[in-house]
Amino acid sequence: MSSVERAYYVTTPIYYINGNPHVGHVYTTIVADALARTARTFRPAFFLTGTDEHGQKVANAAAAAGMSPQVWTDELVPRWQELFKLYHCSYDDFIRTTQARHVEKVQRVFEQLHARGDVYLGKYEGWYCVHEETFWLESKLVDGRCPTCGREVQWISEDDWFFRLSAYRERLIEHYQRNPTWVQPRSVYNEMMALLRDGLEDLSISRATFDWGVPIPRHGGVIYVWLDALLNYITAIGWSEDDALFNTYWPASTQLIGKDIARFHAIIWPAILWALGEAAPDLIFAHGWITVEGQKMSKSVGNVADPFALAQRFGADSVRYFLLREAAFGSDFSYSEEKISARYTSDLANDLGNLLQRTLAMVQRYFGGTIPAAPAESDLEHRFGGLAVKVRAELLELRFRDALESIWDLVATLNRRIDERKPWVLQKEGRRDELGSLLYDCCEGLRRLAILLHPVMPERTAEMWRQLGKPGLIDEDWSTSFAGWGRIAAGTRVSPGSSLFPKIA
RNA sequence: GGCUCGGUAGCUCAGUGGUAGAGCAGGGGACUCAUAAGCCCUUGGUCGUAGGUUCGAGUCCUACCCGAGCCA
Repeated sequence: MSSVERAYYVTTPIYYINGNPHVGHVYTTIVADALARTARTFRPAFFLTGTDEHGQKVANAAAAAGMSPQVWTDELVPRWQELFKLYHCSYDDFIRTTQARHVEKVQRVFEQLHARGDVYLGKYEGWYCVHEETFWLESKLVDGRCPTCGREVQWISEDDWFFRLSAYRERLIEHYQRNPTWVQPRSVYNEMMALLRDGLEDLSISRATFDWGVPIPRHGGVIYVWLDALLNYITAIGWSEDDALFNTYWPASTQLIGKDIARFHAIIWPAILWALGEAAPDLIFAHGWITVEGQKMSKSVGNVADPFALAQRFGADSVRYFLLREAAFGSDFSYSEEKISARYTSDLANDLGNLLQRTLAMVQRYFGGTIPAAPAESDLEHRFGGLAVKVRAELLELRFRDALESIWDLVATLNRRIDERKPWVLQKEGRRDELGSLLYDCCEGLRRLAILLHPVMPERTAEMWRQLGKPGLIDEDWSTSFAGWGRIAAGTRVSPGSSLFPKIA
């Protein structure tokens, strides 16, 4: 666990605000938060999220509400920020594409690409779906409508600027071949490779029919919302402006996306970066969908889970735990309140919450509330000494389920140990040393659990920490936290409190 | 139509050539520090189907079926 590793930079997609946030948005943001919190335990880390506010869809929604687009987005953005706050997402920056710091750099990108010859003026004619912000070939339309959303399409004929995407095909293929894990999961990598093999067309990057976007310098029209949006990942960290900051964090360590936007991030995005003379990110990771009873969440079906209500019922940290524990990250998973409830009861209330409570109750009853002396040595040190290294690796590889299973091995071991050693018998027989050693080991184990679980459940582990008598800092460098068994001091006064995860009726 | 990923115990999944596994749920038991929690024991699978390769296949090959997705 050296501290010489490069700084860590994690991004979520910026969220398109044409409505209220749902569970899928908070899911991605929670994942990014867990990664950022893990990375911060041993190196500088930067966690970026934000909102994508340009485009005709937003302009239309604002008009329908009788507001200007800027006023409309200004009113919506706080709902997203509120939600992320509710779920304890510790982003370092929240970028909005309408902010001047972003807009001016997007224009600079355009001019730079133009000067370099990667952007040229051409004519675009074709069908366009406003809702999907996408051009369609006539052959792809279904009954004359958008094949994705089924809405009417418009015929557009305009002079557009194009990005010479096709010129980057060879380099992209080579990049994919040399970095076979840079796009994950594998199925998305394969799909991107198939697209590259089929060939690339240049990309229209301007729009002339509406004006809610970044104005193209010295010409009419606005920049295509997708180019505008992708650039947030570098404009937020001072591209072309603050080289020290930019070079510290770029290229990004992990860029999280939904699999629907893989093409933009895994093909267009690296090409744009290369055209700017910048490196492609280390990892693009596309996560799966959260489905309800196997069906995609959708407003029309009426099965959209409200993340505010979920936090209300189970607690934000419990929902975080569930989302990270339930499925392998990257694959779809079926969500239901019954499943959250089952995880909550069995893993959080019965295993973890009860372990803390029974341990502290015995420290209270048998030792007057102060942690007894540590044993000369503990077999637990041998068995769990390497757990932090393992868990960190699993977390940073986005194997959240594996990481939580590894951590639960310690939870189960402590529960088993209490039953096997029978502290109530030790007390009755006056075997105080054995009793003290046992309870000490449980407290030390709980200290470690609080630290290891902190990236996943920042608020509940802080409460654990308080009840354990705050034995140091919960979020300090793990190389310090896990340096040897026994970092919790004998004599520490515990503060048993209410149940960490009370049973939910 | 082409391609990708998946189809293993009721549920969620692990298992990438060598005697079928885990957690949860279900059943039984001993205990009491604890949120009637925890602990111990336990029921349960012809590994989607049919062929093939191999001394030996959940694991490799072929075809097909089902589900999800990408491209046309």
